Amino acid sequence: MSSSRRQYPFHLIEPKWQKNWDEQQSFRAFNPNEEIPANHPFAARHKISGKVPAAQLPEKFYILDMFPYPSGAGLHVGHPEGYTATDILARYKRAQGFNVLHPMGWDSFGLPAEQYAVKTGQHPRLTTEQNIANFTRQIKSLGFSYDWSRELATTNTDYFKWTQWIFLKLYNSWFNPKTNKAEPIENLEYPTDCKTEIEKRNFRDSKRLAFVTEAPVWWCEQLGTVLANEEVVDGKSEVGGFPVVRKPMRQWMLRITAYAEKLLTDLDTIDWSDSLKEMQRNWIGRSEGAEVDFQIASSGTGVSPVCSQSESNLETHGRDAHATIRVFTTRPDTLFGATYMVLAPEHKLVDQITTPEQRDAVAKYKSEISKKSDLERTELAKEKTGVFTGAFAINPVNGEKIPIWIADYVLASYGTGAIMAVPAHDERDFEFAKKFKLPIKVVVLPNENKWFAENAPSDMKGENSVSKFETRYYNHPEDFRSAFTGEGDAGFSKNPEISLNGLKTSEAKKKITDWLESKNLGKRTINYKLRDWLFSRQRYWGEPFPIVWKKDAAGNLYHEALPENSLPVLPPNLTDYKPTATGEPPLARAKDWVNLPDGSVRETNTMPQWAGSCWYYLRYLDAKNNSAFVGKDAESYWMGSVKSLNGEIVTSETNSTIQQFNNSTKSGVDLYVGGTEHAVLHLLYARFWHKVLFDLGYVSTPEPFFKLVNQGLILGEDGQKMSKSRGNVVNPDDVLDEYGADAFRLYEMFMGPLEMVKPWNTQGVEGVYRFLGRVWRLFVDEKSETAYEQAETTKTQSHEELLDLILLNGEIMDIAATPAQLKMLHTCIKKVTEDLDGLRFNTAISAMMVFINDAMTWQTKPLAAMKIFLQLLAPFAPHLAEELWAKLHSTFGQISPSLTYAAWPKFDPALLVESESEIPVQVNGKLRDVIKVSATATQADLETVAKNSEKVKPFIEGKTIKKVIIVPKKMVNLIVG
RNA sequence: GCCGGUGUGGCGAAAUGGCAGACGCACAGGACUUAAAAUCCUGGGACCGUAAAAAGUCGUGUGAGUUCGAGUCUCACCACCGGCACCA
Repeated sequence: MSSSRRQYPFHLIEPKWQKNWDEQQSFRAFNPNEEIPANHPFAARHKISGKVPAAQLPEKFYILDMFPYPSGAGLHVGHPEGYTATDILARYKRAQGFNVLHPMGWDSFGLPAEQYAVKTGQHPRLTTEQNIANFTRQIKSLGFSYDWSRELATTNTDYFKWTQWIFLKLYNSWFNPKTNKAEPIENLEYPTDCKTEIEKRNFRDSKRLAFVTEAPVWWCEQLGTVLANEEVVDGKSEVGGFPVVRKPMRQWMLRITAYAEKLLTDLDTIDWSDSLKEMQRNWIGRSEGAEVDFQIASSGTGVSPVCSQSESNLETHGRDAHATIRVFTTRPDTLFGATYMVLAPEHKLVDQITTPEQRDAVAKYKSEISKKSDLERTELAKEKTGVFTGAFAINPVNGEKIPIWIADYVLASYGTGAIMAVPAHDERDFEFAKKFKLPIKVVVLPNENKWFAENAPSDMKGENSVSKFETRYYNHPEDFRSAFTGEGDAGFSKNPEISLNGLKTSEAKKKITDWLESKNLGKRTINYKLRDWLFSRQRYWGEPFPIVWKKDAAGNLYHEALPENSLPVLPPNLTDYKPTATGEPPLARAKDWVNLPDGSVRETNTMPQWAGSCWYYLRYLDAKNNSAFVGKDAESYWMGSVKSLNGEIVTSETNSTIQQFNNSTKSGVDLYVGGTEHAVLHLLYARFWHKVLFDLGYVSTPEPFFKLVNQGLILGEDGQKMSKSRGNVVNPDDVLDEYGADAFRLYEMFMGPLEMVKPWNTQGVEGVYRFLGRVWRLFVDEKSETAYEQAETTKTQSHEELLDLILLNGEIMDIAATPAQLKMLHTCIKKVTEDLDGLRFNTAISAMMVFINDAMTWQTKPLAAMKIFLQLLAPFAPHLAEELWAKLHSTFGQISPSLTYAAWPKFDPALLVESESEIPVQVNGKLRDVIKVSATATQADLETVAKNSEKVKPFIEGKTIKKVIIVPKKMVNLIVG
């Protein structure tokens, strides 16, 4: 407890109103056709009750927080930042007349509970439940207006039943490139050479959106599980920072790559920050280019087919696949400059093309590479390494024989795992060619001097002839500092059939690609950095897969989905949560669970934590539905696009970032607030699942989150990120004890713009706390407060009784406000309203402070003005506002008993008009005076008054006035010579 | 290296191209108090002035530019934060 005196009895007020809201179910959001009790304030506000269809409900507003992982450490001050912002808007939108959906739940599968279980044997569910209870207590103590009736946890069986159900939809779907969407697997057309049931099954399994593959994956020894690409950061696990290694394993994958293009282009239809969209764009990593086939020149090595239809969605270009290496390039215009090829060390043709003389060297290189961690492989400024295979390829445009190398700077997992090297026009190839003395052939010339000036060899300093530079660059490109990778004019690029010479890069790209396609040597291709999503984990505390494994007559293992009526698939009870001695996932310990009576065997992997968070925003819409993951009516009402506003709803046409976008595209969650750390994990995965569900007809919008805002990180008082080791962590419980929830909420919003990074400052909390104290003292009677304080020390009365001892300030009277008071009030209404629309909470709070500072000086406080002020304050400091509102109600009677549903005040522009205004007068742009003129003053009046100002005169006397600039109601500027 | 963001008092920050620093913190002085805390009032960009004022000059990371006028627009830099990074 603070040594200083409490500003106001928030310790009584806050629990009182939290209890009241809970009992009244004040923040229940009503679904279409759900019974709305006649005595609910929502019913009274909208004059509806009973079962109301969607068309007769008020317009919806779905405002969502990223649900937290309930960690053992409890809430940190960063959580309430986003939660407060959404809560303020939820309350504001409710007051405006929207049907507001504002839910909260728990992303409760997670590693810490499992690790605790491994260590202690305590079931992770128990740990999770304890943590949820603590988080619930903390979040409820902040007075957020969540509809708790929709609370969910991803670990609840009636939740993950539907996570498993969606997995079955993914499993039983494929992406049809012809319709460009996911379709049921039953619609799959089989190629003519798929005849037997086994062939068909293999083909089908290779097309599913959830599929099994044996591929190199990130294995984390310390965590005992594989991880997705997105969970690996700088060669370490994102959780814990443990090393990860590439390891081939049989794993479940989700075919997110099929949605790469949609995930990219649909970013244009949603209102997210540029930086976030850019992160997703970069992660998806689209590049346009061409695939080109290079024939292998060396003979004698039997090369087997590269493609089999079931594994690859690439088609052969119509040439003999037996003797070609396919490369991907974004610069087909530089094909004439390709002087060697490079394969990734893991490329499957490496062993087959390597000549006997080079076999040892290649084997040695490959083994060195395989031992390196990924961190070492991607080290910055690392020297290029590589080995010649002894084999050669034929450059298809000029027939030149070029050597084939292997090097780890070519990645097996991107493109075709092989490149044509054009050292003159690619920085990496340039470095490699210089190191291994490979030829560098210039085929693009820079068409401006700048590049030459920056990269020319030192002995050419002072030269200024472009042609000399060009000659030197062509003959000795290795003398230049770097490769020319920009766009320019093609040169030295012709064969008897085609010439690119003189063409701009973009034209040359098009011409050569057309030619390659016409000759069946290559084709246009788009590549993405995005990889399929590794979807299995070797863990206990996750959703089990609804999958069993069987053996066919030939002894081949294959997988099969369990029927929907077998859901949920519950995890078995274990006493030991470690992986088995043979490295199998912990679920494999439960032999009775794994082995089914019919001889089939359960999948023992579990889903990653991201699974549950991919669709929780849909479950909120209809959280108790037992027969569907979400009901149709609820889904289309809450996620549907905007409908025309009903008359009561006040929206600011200007400055509303929420309404910037075309209403026809506005759909899904209206506002989603959370941290930026989920930019390429949760937010990409959820969009992917949503698009699959959309394609399959289960949801009505292509995107889940229309507007998304990232709250900025809160740093410690020392300006460093908060951490235990620094000892600068601020515990929300302590802040609440000392200043109360309202002050805490207000401070988090007053610190600065929501999206900015900002340091915590406890004295700043004191500041807003004092402001709330001033509000309190403005409304209550000082003497009665003294009486209450004395009564409190005796501790014989209940909290409610104690609060009732405090009376309303006698200066508050039901009288008309003066014009000045009205102007003050309406300025405040306007500012708060517009700032809420623009999510500018900090300046909205300052506007209220300005109002209060002024109202403190009023002799009498007009009831109507004080009432409206409380409405403005309510979204920010709801407990205090409700308490004071109730006092107004008990004294004056005619006030609506429900502040939550009282209609948001409108400002009257007529009251803001100034009768007299102060106009700055400048001479040559410098401020010399401020003149007072009436609002009706003409421009000529303004000029006369300005010129006659005593302060202005010395600056214009004896000079000619060349020009007079008058901005009506703004300023006067006299230009003198 | 590439992409995105941010640079304004001692600090957090405000400013449709039009009086830079609203609001808050910290600080200083005063009132109340035996005293302190709390509260209330007053003052705070820098420089130069002055007994105190008033004038005046400079000032939004740096340098140019557009404009009657730039924190705001344009160009080129610098610094910090975040993301990506041998993706052909």
